[in-house]
Order: sequence, then structure tokens, then C-alpha cells
Amino acid sequence: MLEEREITIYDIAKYLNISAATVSRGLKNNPMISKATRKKIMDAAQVLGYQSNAFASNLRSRQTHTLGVIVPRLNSYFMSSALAGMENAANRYGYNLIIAQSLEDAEKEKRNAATMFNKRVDGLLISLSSNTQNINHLEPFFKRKIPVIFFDRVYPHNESTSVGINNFEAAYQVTKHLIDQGCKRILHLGGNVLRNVYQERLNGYRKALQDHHLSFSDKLHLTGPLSEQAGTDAARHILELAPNKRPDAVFSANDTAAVYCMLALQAAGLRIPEDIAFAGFNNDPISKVIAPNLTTVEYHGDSIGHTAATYLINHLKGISDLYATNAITLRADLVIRASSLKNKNPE
Amino acid sequence: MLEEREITIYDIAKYLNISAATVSRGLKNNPMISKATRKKIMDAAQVLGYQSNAFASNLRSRQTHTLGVIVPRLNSYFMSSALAGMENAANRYGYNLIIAQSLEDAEKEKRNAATMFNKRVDGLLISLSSNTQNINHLEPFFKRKIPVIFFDRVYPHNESTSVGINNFEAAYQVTKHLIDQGCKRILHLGGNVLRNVYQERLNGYRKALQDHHLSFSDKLHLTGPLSEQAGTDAARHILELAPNKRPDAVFSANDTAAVYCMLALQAAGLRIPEDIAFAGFNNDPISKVIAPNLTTVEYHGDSIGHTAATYLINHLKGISDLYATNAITLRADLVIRASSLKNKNPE
DNA sequence: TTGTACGCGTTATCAA
DNA sequence: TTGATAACGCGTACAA
Repeated sequence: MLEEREITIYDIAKYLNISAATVSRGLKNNPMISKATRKKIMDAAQVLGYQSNAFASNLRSRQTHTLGVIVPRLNSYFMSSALAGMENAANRYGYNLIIAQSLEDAEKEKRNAATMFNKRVDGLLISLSSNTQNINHLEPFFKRKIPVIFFDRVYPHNESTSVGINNFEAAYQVTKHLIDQGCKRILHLGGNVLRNVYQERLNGYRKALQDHHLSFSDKLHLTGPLSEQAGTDAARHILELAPNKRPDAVFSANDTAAVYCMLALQAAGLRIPEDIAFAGFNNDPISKVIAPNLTTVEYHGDSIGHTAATYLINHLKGISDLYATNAITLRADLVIRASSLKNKNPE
Repeated sequence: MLEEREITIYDIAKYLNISAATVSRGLKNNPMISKATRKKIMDAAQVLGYQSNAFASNLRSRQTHTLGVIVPRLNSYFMSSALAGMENAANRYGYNLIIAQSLEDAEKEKRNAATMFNKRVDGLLISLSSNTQNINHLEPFFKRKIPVIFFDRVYPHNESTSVGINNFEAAYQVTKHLIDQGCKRILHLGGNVLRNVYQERLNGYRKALQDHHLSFSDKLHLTGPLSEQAGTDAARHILELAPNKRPDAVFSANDTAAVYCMLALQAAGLRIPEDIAFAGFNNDPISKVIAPNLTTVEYHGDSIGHTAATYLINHLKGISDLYATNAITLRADLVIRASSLKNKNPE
């Protein structure tokens, strides 16, 4: 099979009777090279169909202009938005993204991290899997001073920066809103508290209960994967309770579980919000489509992603000091919709 | 700033008083090397904290074990599912994904392709932007025999394979279903016909009309980006028609536009499906959440992605001949839901 | 079974 | 402003 040889800077050099070093410099618009030769080099590169070999360059310069991204799953609205935001930022600054998913499995996350390291990413953006216990698998990065940025599901670590929102505050506001609507028995559908986001949402919920003299009960706290199935299961659980033990509101740590819980309860004849009010988290598109629309917290994946990637790149370019800022907190506002409005519009 | 030097195979070689070549072989479990030395090498690598340098390896072996992926957008349910499917396949075979989005812009797609080429991806998976006119920007890949696989939004090209569904047939079935329900004026909300998927869906729709003696009219064919806004705009257009000119059904080329069109029409007081029946495409999660549930076509992003990536990798490993199969067509079945059921269940 | 020696395509150093 | 030359870390004929 005929394989055309690759065009290298040597070909250009020979073609122009100059040295490869000059070509290398000219290609990168090094001001050291005269404008005339620079143009000659560019033209020749065009004519010969030269394409730079990123590998050789990386090998020599020890920079890949590639960022590693590890996420729990690729196919959630929040995550794909975050990736889109990162891609935008990365693309603007000439970086590429190499993306892997842990599928909520700490072991796979470990392997992903090792691969990223071997591929010599310039930096790592990571949101932890639900059962990751520690970050020993990131040690190689820390040792070699390869910057790591946590986003969304973060980890306390004083040589990294975290990008996220104030989950405690948001959960507090959601819960307070439900209480303001007259709800007294609010069930919390939460995620694995190993992850800060779920622990903090739980804490915010509990604090709001406490501040309003409502007691917390284990019976009103369900933990799970926050999947469609988890939402449906929660509904079944609720329906199995004696009517006087049933919650009058549900605060779910994400919209998916909230929506599927709503659907199942509605199918069983319960009215929302009259019988049970609802609030979720993330402002997923389905929250605007379900009837009644779901009260939720606006959590902009693209902002998180864009911010995290931009911050990382600035650090790589020496524009900012990674360790100066330990946490970046973005806004996440409550979005009140019909599913939680027990009091008819107090006009 | 103290930078620890990288551990290389030379360090291992020196440490064990053997040659670097032996280390290189041992690390890859080359059976040529005695089992004892192989073990010694592995242990030493462990002890010294050796991490292979993928770049040097790539430079030498001319393989990156990296696949390029270019998609119109990252943050749609279909695409993120496709990416998830690809990541699964890639990960299983030791490949990585480097992902970029064209944002429906041919120019950005061009730049993305050039970057991927320079990074020497082993193969390319691409779904074209809505306004891409030709594939000249992929010529470098074809010239160097780097395999390109089109998925979803494909392009006729006899040195590549395409992975998708039978859009014509699916659209035909959707339209026929609406006709079977008694609909006579079916509006089609379509995408840019530059892309095969939208052209074929349009064709299937027209053929179904024709086969059932319904006339096609330009008035009943809207083209746009199939976004939320496009759905809302379509609703306004419908409401502005004289009641006797209004369609009695809408077949949208995706679920997003269908759902936002439904919401706007419902807000204006129209009943679905009684006044207007609806059908979409993709089986997006929102189709199961909207009331009434949306009739749609099941289009599995993850299968498409997994199939495309697996096929590409098999080709790279020499297991299959890329050019033997020009198109892989996956199933896409009609999912009938309440939004299109004009005839009350004919029990 | 192992070692020697060279090349992959680029960038960095030093000299001119 | 340019050129010569040596790395970068690994893989592989070829020799031993």
C-alpha cells in the first residue's frame, strides 16, 4: 500500500535552501526571523502541503495543549453543557479536550486518570464519581505540578482550585421556599453524601428545617443515584406510606429524579402541588416541560465549564496563580415554578 | 520551582543494569523477553514510578490511540449519548477521544479538522455541521488514508463508512401513522436539507403524502434550526393562519422543536391531539415528560456512537476492511404516544 | 534472549 | 538574523 511520506520542516528547509531551525521559527511567527523569510516559509509550507506534527513538538517542548476531562457521565444535560463550555474556552485558546467518563465508578476514574497522565495532558478538569473515596489517583499530577481543577463534585485539596456553586445556600433557599408555602413534611431525595454537592444540599435542607422549627427525620431522607428509576422508586415509597405519614413536599437533589417521581405520583392520582409540592435542582430542560413546571435551582453547566477551563488555561499561561484562589463560586438562583406554589398567587 | 525530572526507560535500564531496548520490550510484555526479566522490569517501573510517555511512543510508532470526534454541538441529548457510546467503545480498546464541536459552523468544523489532523488522530468520527457544503477539509485525512467515519449527519463518499438510520423510512412511517389517524393537513417542521437526515425525512414525509393522495404544499413545510425558539416560532406561524388553513398535525424532525411548539399552542388554547396531533424524532427524554407524551422515533445515540467507534477501531486493528461496508444502518422504530392518537384507543 | 545504534519531527542551545 | 547540532523518550532493525 502506497504511503506518501510526511512533509516535514526539513522538506521546507531544503526547498528554500535554509535551515530547519529557521523554518521552525518562521512557522511560529518568531519575530527574530525577518518578515521576508517568514513569508517565504509560510508560502512554501502552503505549497508543499505541510502539516505540523504535534507529537514531535510536544516531545520537545513538553506541552501538549491538551486538557484532560473526567466526568461521571457524558450524557446528562448538566455535564454536556459543562463540556460545551469547556470546549468553547479551550478552542479559543488553542487547546483541545480529551474526554473520558468514569460511569460513577472509582476504579474506572483511576484508570482514566492514569491514561490522561500518560498522554501528558497539560492540565486536568475533573468531577468525581459518586463512590470515589480519596484522590490518591491524582497524586502523579500533584507530584509533577500538573494543575488539577475540580468542578461541580469537588474535593478539598489545597493545591487545586474548585469551581462550583454554593450548594448549601441553594438548598437552604429551596427548602425555605417550600416551608414558606406552608409545607411541613418535606422529603429530601438526595445523592451519595460522599460527594460534597449532595452532602451540602442535605445540610442546607436540614438547616432550613431547623431554622423553621421543623424536625428532621431519617424517614424523610432518601439516598440514591437520582436516576429516573430512583425517582420512580421514591414515588412508590411515598405511596406506601400511611396517608398521614406522607410528605407534603419533595425536594430532590436533581431534576431527573424529581420529574419521574412527579410522573409516578400523578399517575397514582396525587395532585401537584396541592397534595405534594415539588422542587428539584439543575434547571434541566425537562423541568420546563413537565406539568406543572418544576421549581428548581438554575445551575449553569456551561458557565461552570467555561470558568473552570479558562481558569486552568490562564494558569498554564502563567496569567494567574492557581493556588491563589482555592474556590470559585458561581451563582445559582432559585427558579420558582408552579410545582411548588401551594399558595395561589398572592396577588 | 523545583521540577522533578521524568522517569524514563533509561532510568529503569540503568537501575537494572540492562539495556533500554530490553526495558522497552519488557514493558510491553514482549514474549521475546524472559519472564524473569519482564517481572524485574515491571517491578522496577513500579518502584521508580515510571509512567510511559505516550508522545515519544507515538512519534516512533506513528499511532496515537486517539480518535478525533467532531460534532455540531456537545449539549444535545442525542449527541451526548452518541459520545457516551463512543467513549465506551474507545475505552474498552485502549483508545481515547478528543472532542470538538463545530457549533453548526462550517468554518469552525474546518479548523477542528485541521487540529485533529495535526494531533495525528488515528481516525476521525464526524457528524457534519448544518451548513457544511463539501468535505474538502477532510482531504488531508483521505490522502493519508486516515479513516473517517460519518455518523448521523453523513456525506456520500466512497472511501468512508457511514453509520446512521433509515431516515426516509422512519419519516414515512411517522407520516403514515398520522394519516392513519385521520390527519389531512400535516405540517413538516424540518432542518436544513443540506444535511441528509433532514432531506431524507422530508422525502419520506412527501412520499407518504403522495402514497395516500394528499398533496404537498410549501405552506406546510417550515425549515429552521429545530431549536426551542424554532418550535415556538412555528407555533406562532400556525396560530396566525386562518383556522381553516391550519394543519391538523405536525411532524417535526426533532423532539425539541415539537415540544416547544406544543407548549406554545397549548398556551394559546389548542388541544393536543384533538386540534393538532404531534410527532417528533429522536425519543429525547422530554418526549416522555411532555403532556400528552410525544409520538416519536427511537434513535439511539449510544448505539450509533458505539457502532461507529467500534467499527473504526476494528478497521484500525485490521480486523475489518473499512471500504467493504459503505453504510451501516441501525434500527429506528416508531414510538407511538398520546400526542398523535386522534382515534381514541380502538379497543 | 538481550544489546547496539539509529531514527521519528520538532525545538533549544549555542555559535556564527 | 540565521545555521549546526544536540536533545526529547521511545521502538526496532540488526547484530550478538
